Amino acid sequence: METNEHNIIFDHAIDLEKIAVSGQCFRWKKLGDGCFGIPSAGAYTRARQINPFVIAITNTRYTTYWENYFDRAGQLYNKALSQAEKMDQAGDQFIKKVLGAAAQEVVVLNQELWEIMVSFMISQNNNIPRIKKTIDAMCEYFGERRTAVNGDEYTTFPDPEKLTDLKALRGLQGLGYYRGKYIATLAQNVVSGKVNLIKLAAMDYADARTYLKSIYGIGDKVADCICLYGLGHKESFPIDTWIRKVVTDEYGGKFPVENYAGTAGIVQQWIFYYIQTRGREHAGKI
DNA sequence: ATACAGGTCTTAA
DNA sequence: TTAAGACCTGTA
Repeated sequence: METNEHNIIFDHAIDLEKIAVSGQCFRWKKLGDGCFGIPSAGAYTRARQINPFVIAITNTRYTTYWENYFDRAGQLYNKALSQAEKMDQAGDQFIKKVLGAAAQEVVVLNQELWEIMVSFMISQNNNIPRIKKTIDAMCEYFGERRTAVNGDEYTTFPDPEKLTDLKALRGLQGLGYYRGKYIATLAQNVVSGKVNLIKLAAMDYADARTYLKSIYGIGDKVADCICLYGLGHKESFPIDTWIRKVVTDEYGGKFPVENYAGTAGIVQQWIFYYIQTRGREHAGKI
């Protein structure tokens, strides 16, 4: 069933297919015809690519929400690209390959803080297929089933109140005992007010990172992911096992974040997309 | 069977 | 401050 659509227009090229496999959104569903079903917290839209600068969404009631979700007004992409091109011209062979794959068509989405916190707690010491399966099971069991205006069925991401029961969480496919413990504890602390997400959202990157790391189950990597994907701190540069290998093999152990002032997280996302799709040989894998 | 996944915690030097 | 081990579990 087709309803009307709203176009979101970017000032730089983007690619929904690339965003979908860039490892930041675990709940996107490919629906065919280049169309994606996209839940976010309790909201939902379809999105499809019109041309490199334009996507169309079906949720025409909350266009402002979705324009922010896709970081439409983000001012850092052209800056990040020129910084990367400068490194390319200076002889950085790895970033040359990343740009050669047009990885700069990946944007860093602005996703819901609570959903990102739980999702990236689940991501630790885990693999992407299982992360997706576990999050889907979590939404199915603890979230709500809804029908979007265009007729699509989707599930909402469960509120903190729903995730306080460790015994119930233990029933989820592949969550694992220690991740379940982290989530139940965090959910309890959010409900009681001991962890304050409003305050967290108002902090700058350094303070947010410190606050997050004080939470049981959140270390350097997950804290940086939450900063980047859930709080919009584009200077955050999460270092996971894949990025670590790139940094070791291609950059002699230290990534030159100083050459990507304010944009390191965006470049990290481009690199991660590149590794996930065709660059694993550079990270020691096929 | 053993190793690995978008790591973090605990404990010990 | 850094280093080694343990840790839930599905997949290859």
